[in-house]
Amino acid sequence: MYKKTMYICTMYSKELLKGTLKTIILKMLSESDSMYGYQITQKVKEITEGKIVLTEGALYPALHKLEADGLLTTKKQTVGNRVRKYYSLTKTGNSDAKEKVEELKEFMETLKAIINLTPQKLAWSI
Amino acid sequence: MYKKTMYICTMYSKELLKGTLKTIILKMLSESDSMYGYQITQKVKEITEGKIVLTEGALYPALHKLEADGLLTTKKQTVGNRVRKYYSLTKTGNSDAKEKVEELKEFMETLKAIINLTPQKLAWSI
DNA sequence: ATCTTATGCATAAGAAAATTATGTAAAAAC
DNA sequence: GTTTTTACATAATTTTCTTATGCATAAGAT
Repeated sequence: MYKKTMYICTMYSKELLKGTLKTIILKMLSESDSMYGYQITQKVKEITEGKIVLTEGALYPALHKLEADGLLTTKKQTVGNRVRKYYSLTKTGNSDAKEKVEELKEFMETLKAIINLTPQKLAWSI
Repeated sequence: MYKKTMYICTMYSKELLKGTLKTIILKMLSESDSMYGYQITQKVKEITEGKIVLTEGALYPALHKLEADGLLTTKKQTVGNRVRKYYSLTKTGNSDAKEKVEELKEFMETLKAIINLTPQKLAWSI
């Protein structure tokens, strides 16, 4: 019998995270030579002070997809008696990463236009 | 025979929009007495300069869900020969709207921590 | 010593939330 | 009079995640 520790405890309704996972992965990898899956979850958790916690069930399939799409390459490395799978960006992956991050920035700017809406601003057009 | 005009043309990969729809709806309604579905799509398009375009297939089910959950109430109004369905926030809906918007703001702040990451910052912990 | 937690990968079942497509119908614009 | 816009709605499908399951080694606690 085995026990699995809980790994979900973001302070946000997780819905918001949807659609941002791949961008997060690509950004993380674009700031490092290479990282392995578990390491990515830990770094993201650390950087966001525990506010964003990637789940394995989402992370690994996403990594596999990105690799299949040619954005990532892998290198296996044995540490002690265990195998780590290091991911790094391909050339395509690198430019895609920049694109996706830019897109996310712009999207966040656009969202602000709605979030910072006041009745006055809305009234102009009603 | 009828023809349906295309209504999808956001400048963003639509993925990013996922999870933000309800928050957007609630925010729009919190800045207005009441709005009807089509009006919401038009206002959002206008405010975001065409960058965010809500689709009917997503909007209406979301509105129905929010109503079923007690966040919205509806009033039907006949204009000419057609019926408009005006939505407005309930008391619960109002506080929920504030909550969701706050959550989105905080989430965006957290995302920034990742997006603005530099190799130096990441290196601290690698 | 042994039990638990942490590390490290992976995949499958199910849910949630969207896209896409379809449908109706009146009003306005051309 | 034909097309576009306004205005609703729902169903089929896809995408993307959560949740659960599974295996296995290493480290830390008791």
